[in-house]
Amino acid sequence: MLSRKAKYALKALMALAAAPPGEPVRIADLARRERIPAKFLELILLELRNRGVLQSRKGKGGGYLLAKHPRKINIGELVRHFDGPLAPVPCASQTAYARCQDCRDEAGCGVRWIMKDVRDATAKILDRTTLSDMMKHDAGAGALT
Amino acid sequence: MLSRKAKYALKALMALAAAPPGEPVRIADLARRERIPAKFLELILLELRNRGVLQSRKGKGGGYLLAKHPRKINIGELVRHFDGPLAPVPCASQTAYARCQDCRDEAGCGVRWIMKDVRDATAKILDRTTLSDMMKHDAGAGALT
DNA sequence: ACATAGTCTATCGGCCTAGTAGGCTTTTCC
DNA sequence: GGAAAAGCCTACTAGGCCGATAGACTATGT
Repeated sequence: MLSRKAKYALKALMALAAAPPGEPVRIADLARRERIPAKFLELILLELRNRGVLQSRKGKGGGYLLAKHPRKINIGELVRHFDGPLAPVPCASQTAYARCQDCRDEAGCGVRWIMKDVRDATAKILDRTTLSDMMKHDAGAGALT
Repeated sequence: MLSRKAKYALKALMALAAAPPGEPVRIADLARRERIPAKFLELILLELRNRGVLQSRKGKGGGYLLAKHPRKINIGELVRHFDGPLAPVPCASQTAYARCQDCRDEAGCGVRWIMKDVRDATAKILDRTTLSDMMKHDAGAGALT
């Protein structure tokens, strides 16, 4: 399940990418437009900024801007940041492998086998999709320009 | 993330499928072999029985048995039963669709678009895999016979 | 009758998610 | 220089769910 935080982040990023380039967008405006609790969104944008995805400007006329081109912003990376590894089971994760403590023979584990398939399929999709790709299928982001 | 409950269920089912046919396996034995808390496993097996996946026999010499052939036991169905819909977002679910309350234009939602892809890929894998398939990749289930 | 083994309901602690509060810092503009 | 605007940051909390446990009840075989 995608957390609300991750979902809000994706929506906010699309809105930011659709905004006139170079012009910061205020948290309050973004929150209203995307129907996200403002204070919660604040936290999310802060995380994105500390990750290097966003830039910010303080004071009057300030707000948030993308720090990279939408084509350079990867969805898989974002989802992992907010929701952790994609794999349904830690022993099937590529980026955050962890042994199952109750598992004897990991190499011969049927559950791991199928969950590795699921993780690979998910990763294939999310790691190959960028913010730019996602916007092409979003009416809100397109309509904003 | 796959819940422990679902994982335990899959492991228990593999063990049951690998046991001599017609001979019930006791909860306690299954729990010991698969390293699952016995009382917790009890709950899981009960659910599987009420779902029609398992059969049970009470009293001495009792225990659990598969109610169907492993080839007729579908992994997707099991995962959904324990962990709910496969889709990362309710509006992308096929079997348990639910509208997002904060979403205006669902058809033109970028998040939904990509998550539908993820859901389809996951469903394709899990719905086409049976207990029998999974066992082929499990050393424990094979070694038990 | 007694032991065995599944059935069922209730409960609990801990953690995580979603969200809130409030004070601090930086920047702009008059 | 000071007020207002806006982001920065830490702390906190309510609620829900997950993993697990307890214990009493029921059916079955010998």
